[in-house]
Amino acid sequence: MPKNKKPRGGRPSANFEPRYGANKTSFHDRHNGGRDGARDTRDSRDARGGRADAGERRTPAAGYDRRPGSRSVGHRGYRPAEEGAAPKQRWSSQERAGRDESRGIRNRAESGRREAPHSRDDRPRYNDRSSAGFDRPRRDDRGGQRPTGPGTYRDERGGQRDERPRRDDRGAGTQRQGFRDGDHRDGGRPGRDDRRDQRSGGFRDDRGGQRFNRDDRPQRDDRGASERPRFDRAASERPRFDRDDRPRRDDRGAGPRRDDRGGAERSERSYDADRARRAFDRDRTQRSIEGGRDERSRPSTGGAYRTDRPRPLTSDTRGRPSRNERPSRNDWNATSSAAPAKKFEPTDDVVHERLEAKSVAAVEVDGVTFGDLGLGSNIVETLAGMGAATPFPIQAASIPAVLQGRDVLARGRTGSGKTIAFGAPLVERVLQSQAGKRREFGRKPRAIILAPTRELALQIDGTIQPIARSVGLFTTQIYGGVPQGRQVGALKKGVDIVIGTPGRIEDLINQGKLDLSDCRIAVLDEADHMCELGFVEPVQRILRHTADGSQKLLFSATLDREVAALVDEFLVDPAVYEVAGEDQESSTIEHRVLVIEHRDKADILTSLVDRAGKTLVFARTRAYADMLAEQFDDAGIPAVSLHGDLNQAKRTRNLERLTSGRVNVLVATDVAARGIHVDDIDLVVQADAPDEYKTYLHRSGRTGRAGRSGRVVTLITRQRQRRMTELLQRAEIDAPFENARLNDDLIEEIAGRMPTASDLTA
DNA sequence: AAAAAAG
Repeated sequence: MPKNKKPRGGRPSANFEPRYGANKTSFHDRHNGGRDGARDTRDSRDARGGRADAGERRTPAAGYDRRPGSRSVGHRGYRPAEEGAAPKQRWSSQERAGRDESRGIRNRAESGRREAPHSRDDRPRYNDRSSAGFDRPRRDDRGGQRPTGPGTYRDERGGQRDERPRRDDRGAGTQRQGFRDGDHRDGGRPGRDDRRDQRSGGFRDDRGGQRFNRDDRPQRDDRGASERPRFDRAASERPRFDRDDRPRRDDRGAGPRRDDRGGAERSERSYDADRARRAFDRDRTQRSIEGGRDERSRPSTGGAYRTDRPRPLTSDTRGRPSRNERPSRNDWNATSSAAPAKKFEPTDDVVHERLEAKSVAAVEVDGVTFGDLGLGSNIVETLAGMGAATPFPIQAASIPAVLQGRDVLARGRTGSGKTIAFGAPLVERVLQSQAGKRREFGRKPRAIILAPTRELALQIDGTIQPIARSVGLFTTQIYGGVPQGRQVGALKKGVDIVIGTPGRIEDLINQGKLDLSDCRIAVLDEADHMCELGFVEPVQRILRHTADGSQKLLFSATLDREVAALVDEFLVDPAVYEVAGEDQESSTIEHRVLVIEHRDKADILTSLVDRAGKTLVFARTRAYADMLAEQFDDAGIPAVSLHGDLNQAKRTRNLERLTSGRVNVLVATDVAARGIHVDDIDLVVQADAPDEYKTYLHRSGRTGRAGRSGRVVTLITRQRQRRMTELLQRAEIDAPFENARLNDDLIEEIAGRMPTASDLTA
């Protein structure tokens, strides 16, 4: 659907699949052949880890001279299919050789379509069409996957049978072991394979990330209660250097101080909020009128009609970023916390109008344990095994509310423990809801978790699955880009918690293969993102399939009124939480903006990523991401890319290459902006500045984890300065703008090849 | 512009 952006054969993996029209459209073939060839260069290089043959393969034309089938149908030199016979056999042996390779296993996940019979028939032709050497690597991918298919199924059944009885044994304390255990036995369990693959690299780090969050903890503890931008600004008491002066926050963290602020702040904030809100309303009203709509006139409780809100709301936000985005952030805080603000709510649709937001400070949850919050001992022990010994603020706040069955909105910045905040109580709820019941074969899922990207879905499952397993519940991942067979198989056997992305989930619902009618809990991670244009509608449709009155949990680091549409339609008297003191000064991220000449950009980028640590580069488009990765590679800096033009196997693989350290540079689109956890990224480079402050916050949140220092560099041209300034304001980030030229020491310093200014002063 | 579904 919208996924296909390319004129033809737009699927991400199209270049690795036989052309359906191979014998029909010569133009098509030539066209794609060329383009894919370029991409393939990267891939095959990836596969072999060397650049040497990339050059050869880059000129597939060489192969055309000798290979009979290499010409497409319309070509004079085209020869029909029979000639594929010989190559086919030869290829098969290649395939046999290749499929034993372990990397074949890794790619099993995406093998589905390639296993289709007609695909096989096409293969020889396909092979011949391109130069032989060029194609082989892909073959291996494919070949490697095929044989695992049946085996997978067997494993799946076997594993499942094994699994069930054993679950009971897996009591407290053995979480780790049980997990690892399950890992192996469980290979065929849907998603398990994928996860195991991931686990070899990428997604272990994600759980590790959780552990790191633990390390983070002290910092958050240090933070005082709800700090408002306004307060911070006014607080000249806090000199700038205080930013690094963590301990100081200790002092002010404790009760009295916070309470003081609570009082004083509140009124101030409300006032701010009202102003902001009114501005917001004004804008929106205007817009509605402009748009010929009169939604504003609807009463605030107007439920059903609200569904079409997201569109105007979103476009409004986009249309007037500078007016709306920042205010909306404030609003979120403000509305939620300020009852007195009511008099300023003339009309209707303030999202959090009837919500009482609670700002949770770490000090409030000191000494509280997960057990205190109402989680069962198995879950508590599992969490401990994952490194989550005691709850983070956002967890302490939301877990009891979730267990009470309330709808919850929660905002906590990246790495603040949101996944466990909804995951652990969700598991507990599901467990309680079926207490005493037998886990039936083919039971319907009881809970669903939606994420905006596949990687994030995988990652969430990586956190939740061990928790679920510890109490004998099953999770499965439902996302696109991989054959659906295994996912459907899992659903047939019965899973308790579904984690996935909207597209495939809706697809399976429509196919009648996923029944959410018994789904009592629905979670939206990155909820604000899921409410953006193009996302929100599938999400709404999916949520409507869940059980009546199902509990809804909305989480995001940048939760704001963009979720209004969903809140209005789906949430009932939600509890709203945020974590206190999440401002730049409590962050370990250093932000800088380099103002450069456009002609220097490429070289500066190369210079920036030519460094020891892991670097994540964000590009605006897929093509540019690819280009940059190749550019870095050509410069001798191993780099891979991550974006939606890659098939899922490559997405996974390339991400894994970064996490495993096989490369130090990953160039990604915003697919990696949210939720992707890789340890040790100490530099985020924004080759293209983001358009939205939220994007900035999420991208930069990929670094500075674990209390380590992280650095974010954004490259802009002079023309962009103003926009960038505004964006940073909205993000509430202070960053120096520095002019930089190609061989400036500045770049050396940022890349870490020179001591930084702070190093010198230290 | 990106993301999210294709036997």
